[in-house]
Amino acid sequence: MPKVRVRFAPSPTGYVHVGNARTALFNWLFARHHGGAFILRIEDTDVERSKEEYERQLLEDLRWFGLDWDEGPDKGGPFAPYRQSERLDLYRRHAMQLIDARHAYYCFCSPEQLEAERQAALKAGQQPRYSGRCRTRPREEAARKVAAGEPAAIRLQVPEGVFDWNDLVHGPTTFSSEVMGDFILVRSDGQPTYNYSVVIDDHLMEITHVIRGDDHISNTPRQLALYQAFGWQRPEFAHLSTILGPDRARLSKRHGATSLQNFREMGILPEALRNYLALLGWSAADGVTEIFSDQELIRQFSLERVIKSPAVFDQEKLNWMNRHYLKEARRRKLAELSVPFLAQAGYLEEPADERTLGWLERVLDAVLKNLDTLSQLPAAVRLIFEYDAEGVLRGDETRHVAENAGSRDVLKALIPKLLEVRDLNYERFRTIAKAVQKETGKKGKDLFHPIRVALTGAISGPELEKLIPIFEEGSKLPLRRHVKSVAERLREFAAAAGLS
RNA sequence: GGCGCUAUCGUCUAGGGGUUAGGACGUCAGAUUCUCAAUCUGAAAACCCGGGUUCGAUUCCCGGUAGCGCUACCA
Repeated sequence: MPKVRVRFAPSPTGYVHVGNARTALFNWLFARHHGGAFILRIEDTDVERSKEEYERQLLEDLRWFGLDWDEGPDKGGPFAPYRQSERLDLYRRHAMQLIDARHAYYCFCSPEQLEAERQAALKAGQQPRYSGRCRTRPREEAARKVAAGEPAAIRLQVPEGVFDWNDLVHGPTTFSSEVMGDFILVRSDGQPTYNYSVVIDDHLMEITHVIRGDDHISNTPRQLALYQAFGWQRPEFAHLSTILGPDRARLSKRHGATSLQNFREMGILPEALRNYLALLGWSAADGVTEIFSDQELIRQFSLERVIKSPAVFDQEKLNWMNRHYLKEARRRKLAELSVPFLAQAGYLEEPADERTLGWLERVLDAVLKNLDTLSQLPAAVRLIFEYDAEGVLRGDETRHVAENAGSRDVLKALIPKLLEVRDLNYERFRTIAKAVQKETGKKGKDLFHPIRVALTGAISGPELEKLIPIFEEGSKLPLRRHVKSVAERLREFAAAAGLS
């Protein structure tokens, strides 16, 4: 069996949809599983849709996603170029070859004329397909018209019959030639159409397996007709199901985050997205395992276990997956990833220095389990950076806790003791808390809840054990937004609450 | 309209002629904690409908329905 060669062939639209990302991922997994090659090819023949700066963005998104390719526009390869816009000559040459072999012909029908015919057929309740009018025109006449500069498209003469293939996901699939008519290969402006260029490229690049979205199923017979006309061996085909939104319509921007860039900005980890997407349409042989390293994914991946039915994208489950990888990730790496989010909230300078990064690791350790995504970080650390004693006394929930008599007793006993301490740490805090417990008779909730409120301004949050060192260390750091120490907080609180 | 694809808990899925139809997310309840989470334990929750084939269909076949796709000088 020849070496496996697969490709991912996106249009550079500046937006990599998760559906496409999954297609890329499956191609990549398949290639890596078989020790084959994964090729990136840019389909930029649709001038309207393609912009040059989008290509850079596309490569960057794919790299962020964690895929690497063996051949592509940025790194070249034995079948270069990998940009369709640079392969125009190839398409033209092969089209001429087809014309010479009488498998294709020039068509001079105007788009208006064709559209009118199409509408008429539709109105009559008939299958709209090209009449084949130009098919019978003598070659000499056609050549003359072309030479005279008349605009002409090139159409494939599709033979009558049946086109079928054994889809690696869907099984045997059949289409009749009746549904397609003689379709266009090269537009009158010289640009190749998708169904044409894809065949030329896949053949010339020696692609062995075409793995793509199932919206291409209906295109496959056209491409088969082309392979047949050229007498080329065709690749295997595998069609992946569509990803839907919660309303079962094709997932689109109106459903929320759908592009790699969206997920990146949300603070979804690429490894989480990879793992989640791998599970959309594929499952492991044991039917149970869901958390996979890339190595395991590569080892276990097979097209036989890819499912045919469409899948609804579930942001909740992605969030769960992301939480898992957030907890798993190295703290240092997360600290670095967090900086942009915190800088944007106005808390930190970017880039952050070493000490700040070290401190951030502690912060992350305290708040991570409350996060779905990194974009939720600013809200989670709000109580670290923004302390406002007046606000505590104003807030409905906090005021209730801070102002009752029991709380005031606790805080009255606690604050002077705490303010005396140098280099406060949790040990010392704990000792003092015990003393206060003895003195006031309050314990557990009655003891700690008022302290929490006075210290953080919130009725819930991370463990005080973690917060106290964070406050103390943070207060010594030159951050854009100063973090108040325990002493600063308590002094402010005492003043605001009239406790001193 | 024509052609095609698809159909197991709300969602992602495993399974497959006889199963207590398995797992995960989410939901709910309990345990734990200074709180919220996290964690652990438990619960509720599914074979689209109608015909066949069969001793027996959720599974195989046919039809229907629904959703999606293609039907372009878009990709």
